Amino acid sequence: MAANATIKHVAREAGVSVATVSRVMNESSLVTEHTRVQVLEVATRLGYVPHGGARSLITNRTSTIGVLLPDLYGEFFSEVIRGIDQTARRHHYHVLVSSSHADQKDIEAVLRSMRGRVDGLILMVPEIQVPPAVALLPEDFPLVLVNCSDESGHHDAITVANYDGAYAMTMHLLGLRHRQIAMITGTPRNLDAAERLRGYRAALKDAGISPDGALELSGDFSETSGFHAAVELARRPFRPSAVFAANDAMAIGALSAFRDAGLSVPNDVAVVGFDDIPMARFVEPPLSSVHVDISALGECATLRLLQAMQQPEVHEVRREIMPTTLVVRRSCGTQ
Amino acid sequence: MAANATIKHVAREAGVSVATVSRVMNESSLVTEHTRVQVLEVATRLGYVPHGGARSLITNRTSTIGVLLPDLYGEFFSEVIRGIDQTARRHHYHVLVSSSHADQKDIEAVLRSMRGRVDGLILMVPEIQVPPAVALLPEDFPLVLVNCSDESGHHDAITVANYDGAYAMTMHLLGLRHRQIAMITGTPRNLDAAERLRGYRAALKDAGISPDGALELSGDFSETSGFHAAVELARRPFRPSAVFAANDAMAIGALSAFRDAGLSVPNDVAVVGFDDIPMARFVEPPLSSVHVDISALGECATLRLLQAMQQPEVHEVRREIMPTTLVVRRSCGTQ
DNA sequence: CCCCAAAATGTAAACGTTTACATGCGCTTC
DNA sequence: GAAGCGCATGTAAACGTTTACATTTTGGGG
Repeated sequence: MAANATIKHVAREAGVSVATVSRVMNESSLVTEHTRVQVLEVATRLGYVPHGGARSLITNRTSTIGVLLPDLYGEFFSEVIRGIDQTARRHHYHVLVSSSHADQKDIEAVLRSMRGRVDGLILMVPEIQVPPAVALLPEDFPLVLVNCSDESGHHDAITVANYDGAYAMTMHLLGLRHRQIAMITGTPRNLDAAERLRGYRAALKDAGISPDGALELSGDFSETSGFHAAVELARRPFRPSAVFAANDAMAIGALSAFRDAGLSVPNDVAVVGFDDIPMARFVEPPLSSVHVDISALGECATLRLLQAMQQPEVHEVRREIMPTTLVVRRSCGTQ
Repeated sequence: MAANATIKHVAREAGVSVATVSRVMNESSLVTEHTRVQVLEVATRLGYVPHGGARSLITNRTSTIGVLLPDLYGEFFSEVIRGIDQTARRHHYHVLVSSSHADQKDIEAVLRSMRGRVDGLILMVPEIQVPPAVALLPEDFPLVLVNCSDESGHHDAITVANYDGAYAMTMHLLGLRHRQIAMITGTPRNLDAAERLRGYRAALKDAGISPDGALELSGDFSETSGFHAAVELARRPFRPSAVFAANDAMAIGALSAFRDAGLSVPNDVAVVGFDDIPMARFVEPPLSSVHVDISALGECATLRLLQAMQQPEVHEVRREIMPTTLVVRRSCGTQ
């Protein structure tokens, strides 16, 4: 268990009342400097640490924010947590995480068990639709959705500019005279995947190129799925001249497959990715990608949540979009 | 704030006493099936969720484990959290995380603020020495150290078999007739880095090769540092025939640098890494590495902590070591 | 039909805080 | 020197649970 010494012990030992100890611990109001150091000395000596539960019981705040993360491997996860944690700590909040949810039932269970333990929630559920479980929360429960499509507009939301990024990247490829551009998509029900695909399609359409289902291969964001998709492409008699993978991991898998097939990137086929993970610049050839500032995403979400929690009257629900930037390296060649 | 309805509201509405509601919520003892469904119905209708703080106040347990993580980028982080979270959830525990600590003061502050909020702690501080802040914890506070050298043997600890893994990998290179083997080390004060270096040195020594300081280049686990170290090696008139990077990220940086220098891997120089991140098999050439099951590390740490918390009488302090396996791919060539 | 044990439920104290309010004390001010 | 005021501190209620113990209800055997 946590601490043994309670505020009463400290009070008795220091010869003051519990109220005074409480005041000292909260660095609040007027306490004589003399009493203050006295109490602090006793507190440290006894190893006193306030009981978070008791505190939250009376103040009605837990100083904790909950974070629900998808079952996602890779660097994305750690980066976003980093952003969240740093921001939360700066504002003296704790972070209760829960990752890897198999299904809706799972999410619901976690949501239930987190309520009563957190003051607000960051939900990272890159699903096409808002999980029904959200409806179980009280109307005014502070909540920020990350990378989740909320058509209702009822909740705060932050998303990456997936559409814009994919559009820009596709346009860049078109500018390099590519006309047969394949896309390796992400998991079907994943919002990021869907938006990136939409951006890709829109760019093709705007360039007057009619869509070709055969050029859209399904992947699942893993290196392996990118590899397999590229193997399949390499086999075709009429190969596309460029391949746009919905994330860098798949792009790197694709690079590997094309190399195995004896194809040169970017001469025989251009390859680009999305996310711009640190490794992107170190593969061969260095990978062109769409840069996303993931840790800023976490920070941004946390700041919005903090505002919703601390100044609900001033806070207004809105959707925010994190911009992306095009990073051109060698893997897509030059004109 | 969390929930609005309290146990009293539910009790009144259901026409029973708070004790009965409590019993129903805890799925405990004898309650008539009829009352049970009655109470549950009211609870759901009112959106009642027990107040975690109040509960922890009386039960003296928080059902939460704290996790302190280093300021670490990359996949390691997310994998270990995944292992921890999954295991904790399976045992109905929550996970309070805190990452990215700049220094000892920082760790101390986090430790303080976590006490009174968690029932036990997993400390991942890959430092050579146990952080002094640990001394502030009560003697019997459940604690598991991960990748932290605890010479005192006072605490539970789990470490990766860094020494063995590095020894085995170096031996493998020696078996391939390499005699000039360079190592790109990790951050100086990092325990993993130190142990891997030690394993490398021991293998050389056992092979009758005298140590050569010029073959030990310092890195910091980042792709970039591996790149720079390899650039420096490529420039030398007498190049080593093999390079052992203390992690895969640096190995991949090194691959990139050697390629830029016009050197062929593994023909001109062999390159190997450590960790076996998913990407290792997709770089060119596929990277030989020392495989570590990171998520198992998290699971293992959590299980030990849970035992220390739940059965302190049976639990005995000990050090555990996660084995590694050698994964040979093309980057180190063959005999 | 009564009695008793067992089962179901109720009562109330306790957990460790915070905080509104009460108290006491030392100063200033007349 | 009394009155009044402000500051430092103390007192006690309240927060939402759990649980030991008390009480009521149930059901079965005589």
